[in-house]
Amino acid sequence: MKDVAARAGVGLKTVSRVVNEEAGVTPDTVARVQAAIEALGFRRNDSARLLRTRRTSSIGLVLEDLADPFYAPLSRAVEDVARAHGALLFTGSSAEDPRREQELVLAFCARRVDGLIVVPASDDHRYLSPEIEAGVATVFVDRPAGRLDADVVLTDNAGGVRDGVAHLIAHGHRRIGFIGDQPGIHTAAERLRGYREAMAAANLPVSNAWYAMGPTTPERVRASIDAMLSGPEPVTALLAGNNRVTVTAVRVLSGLTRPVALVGFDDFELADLLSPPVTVVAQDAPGLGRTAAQLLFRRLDGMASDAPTRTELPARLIPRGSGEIPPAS
Amino acid sequence: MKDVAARAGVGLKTVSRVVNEEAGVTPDTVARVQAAIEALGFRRNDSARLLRTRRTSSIGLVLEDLADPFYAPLSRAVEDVARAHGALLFTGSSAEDPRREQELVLAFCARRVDGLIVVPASDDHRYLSPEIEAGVATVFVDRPAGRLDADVVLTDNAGGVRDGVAHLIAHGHRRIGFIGDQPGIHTAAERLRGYREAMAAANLPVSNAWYAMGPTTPERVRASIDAMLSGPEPVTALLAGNNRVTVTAVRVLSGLTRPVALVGFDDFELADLLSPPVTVVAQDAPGLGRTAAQLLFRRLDGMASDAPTRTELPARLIPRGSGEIPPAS
DNA sequence: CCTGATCCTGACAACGTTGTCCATGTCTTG
DNA sequence: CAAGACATGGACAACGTTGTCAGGATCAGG
Repeated sequence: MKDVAARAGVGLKTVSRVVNEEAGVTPDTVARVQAAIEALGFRRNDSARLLRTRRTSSIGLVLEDLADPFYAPLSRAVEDVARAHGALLFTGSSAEDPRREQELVLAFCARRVDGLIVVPASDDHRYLSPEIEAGVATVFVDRPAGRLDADVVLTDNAGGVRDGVAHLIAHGHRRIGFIGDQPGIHTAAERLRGYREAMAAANLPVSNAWYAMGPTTPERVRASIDAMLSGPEPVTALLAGNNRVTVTAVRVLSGLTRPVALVGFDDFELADLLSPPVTVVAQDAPGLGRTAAQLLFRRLDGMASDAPTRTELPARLIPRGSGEIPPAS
Repeated sequence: MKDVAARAGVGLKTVSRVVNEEAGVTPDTVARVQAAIEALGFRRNDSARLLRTRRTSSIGLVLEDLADPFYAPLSRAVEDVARAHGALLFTGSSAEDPRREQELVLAFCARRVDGLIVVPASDDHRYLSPEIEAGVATVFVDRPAGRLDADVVLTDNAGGVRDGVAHLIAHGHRRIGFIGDQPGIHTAAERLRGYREAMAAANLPVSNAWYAMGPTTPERVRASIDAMLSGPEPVTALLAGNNRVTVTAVRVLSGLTRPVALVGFDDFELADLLSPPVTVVAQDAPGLGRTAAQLLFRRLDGMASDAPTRTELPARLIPRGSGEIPPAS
């Protein structure tokens, strides 16, 4: 910038003014400066600029896995909102590891992002308090923050599962299985709650053998399904607690001769082309991202100190067939 | 940092030393400084640090769409490599719009990222020359740079399609259709080339009605397929030029009574569970990302000035059944 | 021709770090 | 005990930008 000033024969500040398109510079001078900028291939150093202005125009997004088909559209929605507000996006995957989440969050804070959107992997976010007090707007999405009062945008997980289970009950099922993610994960616990509530609402007992929580590896899911289908009171229908469980469930069930009804949580591409087409409870992944990002920017634009809010987006049952299979007699 | 120094009763530089874990500070002093840091909730401002050191430890990734099932794993792979090198990742989607690509790239450069990984949306990257000369390592991935000699990591698109078409020919097909993306997109052009080459290698003529290039909207793809199947010389097999085309093709073909063989480009989840299971030519998306990122960091770690390289990763045919459907007589 | 208002422009400090260099104090060695 | 080596700490400038403020033209009105 110094070089540009020298070449254009003007002061440093005048160059700054031109670069920022501030008013109050003679067109003639502007032209001279522009020419110098062009000639020298000058590009403003935003790092320095942001050091001075104390706004980085960037936000950090921490989620579980950028490559997960559920989170990818969420990120994209966040990105779109960020772009509309002229902000760039740092992304990072926590891989469900609390330490990695914290590392990422703190690294983003050290870069002085204006705000954070976090899909929590840990259940204790008190480490974030100093940052939030220091002015980093923070919105949690998909799962609430642990031990911290902060904005959160969620799907109505329990409600979604209730609808799914009610759908199965409506088609005659009484022994319904639920296969969820690790019980420590908030969404997994909520979905289990929805399952219990729906069963209770229909006055159906729930055997301990009918629900299983744990890692969503194909092996574990397969084992859980096998167990549920082979016990003394085998289930006639399954509710798969998330997209990865659903995929494995579809695979396992397709290998059986006995038909088993299935409702999956989270929609997925081509679900309608499988046989039978897979009924799902769909979350609005882009909606979660968009809502969270919009809230974040509203915080940045002034409503910084209002009380934290909690937004819940509905889940939507999409009947396609696999939930309408009648119970095997 | 000033505050920390004051509270610990040491000089500014000593705090800096402690924060950076530099040698030459008494353990006693270190403890005092640590305590002050703790008490004040101090966190080093990386923006300032990086202004001084001229390394931002961050890289920028520009791709077409973060939410695309092909690019999501690619980003994740890039992220993993970046993390291993202690760098953070800026991401941005160009939405196939050259202007947006340029905006993102230049915004990243203004932030002084150490390096860039770009999936080109434009065919002219000369705007990047000054940046590259200024020291921004740049690797193009999935498609080569336009009018710029730079590192690039590609899939062997033509080879992959050749294998796919050969597979169809081996199963008796003679009239094979190809549905590709916009012809201006390098990968689309390469795949078309592979199609032509494979047909030529088998001494098969190619009718103009057998290949169609254009946007990958369901409407356009559907129309193209309809046309290919209804002309005077209807095709008996289709090669879908990318994942979105495949999805629509599966959908369209499943609605037909006449069986049509299909090979898709890009693998997708549950392809094996459709009926018939979908044969694909799979790209190694994580491999592309990993290779590009590793190359980028090798550039950053010294091999800055070596000649640009071109790496081509093989595509792999995964026969699942849909490619083995014999031609309808 | 003078005065004050208006408009441009540039000098300077500051943002929060780190690199350089020097001062001080302590230890080792002849 | 003197002198050099070494360990430790701090002052200062610099990174590249912007905010503040004051100085100098220019212009209109009296």
